[in-house]
Amino acid sequence: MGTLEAATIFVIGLGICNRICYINFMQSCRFAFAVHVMAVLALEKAHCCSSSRLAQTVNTNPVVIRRLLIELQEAGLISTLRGPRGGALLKRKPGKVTLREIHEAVDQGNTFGTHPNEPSQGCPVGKKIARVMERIQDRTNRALERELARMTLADVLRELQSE
Amino acid sequence: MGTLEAATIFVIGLGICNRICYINFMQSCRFAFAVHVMAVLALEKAHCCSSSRLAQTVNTNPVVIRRLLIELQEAGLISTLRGPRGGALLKRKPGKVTLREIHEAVDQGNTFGTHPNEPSQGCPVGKKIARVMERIQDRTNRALERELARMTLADVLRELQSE
DNA sequence: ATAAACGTAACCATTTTTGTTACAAATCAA
DNA sequence: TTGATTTGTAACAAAAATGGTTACGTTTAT
Repeated sequence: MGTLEAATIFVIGLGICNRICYINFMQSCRFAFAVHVMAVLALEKAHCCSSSRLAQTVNTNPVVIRRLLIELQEAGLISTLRGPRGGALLKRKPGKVTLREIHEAVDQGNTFGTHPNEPSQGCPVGKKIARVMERIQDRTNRALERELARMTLADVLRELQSE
Repeated sequence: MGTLEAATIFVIGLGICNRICYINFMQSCRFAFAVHVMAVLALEKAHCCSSSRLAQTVNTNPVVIRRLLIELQEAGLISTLRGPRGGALLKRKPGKVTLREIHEAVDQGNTFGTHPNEPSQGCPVGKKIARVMERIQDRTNRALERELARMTLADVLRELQSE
């Protein structure tokens, strides 16, 4: 009896433990996927690259890639072709694509979340905190964008080849 | 024998979980909650503020606040007192607390997530993309921290009063 | 005509996150 | 010392977010 309980707890403990190992990787990986995809397309140059091939190198499902491709397309970074020999193509030279553009294409870009429920309007802080946080958010979002704008896809390719 | 080992692993698992679970995650409102709480404590000055009162103005549960208070405490930003008339107290003047410190206390601060599954090691991009993304991550994280370090709790109070 | 590829909807499983209840430990005051 | 108050913490509920999967219609090159 005592042994059974111990075993049960152990399983729960392991479950939590597994989550810990994943926690560091479990934010949205859309930006990482997008940079990866754009880098592959840049190396392919004029050749179309299908969602299946992209999915293989990223190690995910083709539909996940296709969803990403739609957003990169809407941002004007790539174009896609249907039919046999179809796939995705870079629209600009790698030196003309900033990581900021890739980020904006696939990620909403807020650096932190805000109050899910309206704070107490009776408290002087609660009444006005939302507007203050909004201003902080604007500043941090812009800082992130500035830094991403300083890097291009060409820099990524250079680093990929230099190691 | 097997049971003993199981119990040991369980304890380790839980210990790790409690630390990481409370310190991680990105699109959460923990930073907004923490700034809110710190602003209320700053206005209260020498008066202890209980988790219940803080929970009311933030509009959440006292336990959510207490979990936050533990991290702010570990970061050296506040101290707490148990018992009647207990609660939380700011340890420094608002002008000496940067938003970067609050952010670091409560949020791990990764600006984006990375590949959840290992990319194909057969592809020149898949093989090296992780290290490249790591460097990009470092740069964007630092950019975020720099911007947050330029704002203090005193600035937040000023904005709260100026509107 | 056929096969290959995208576009898209629907759904599942897992993870993440806040919120909630409950209770032990600490502490103050009468 | 006793009782009330508050933190600290475990456990779990509920919902949201996310990636992954299957399926199928549409487009297009050969």
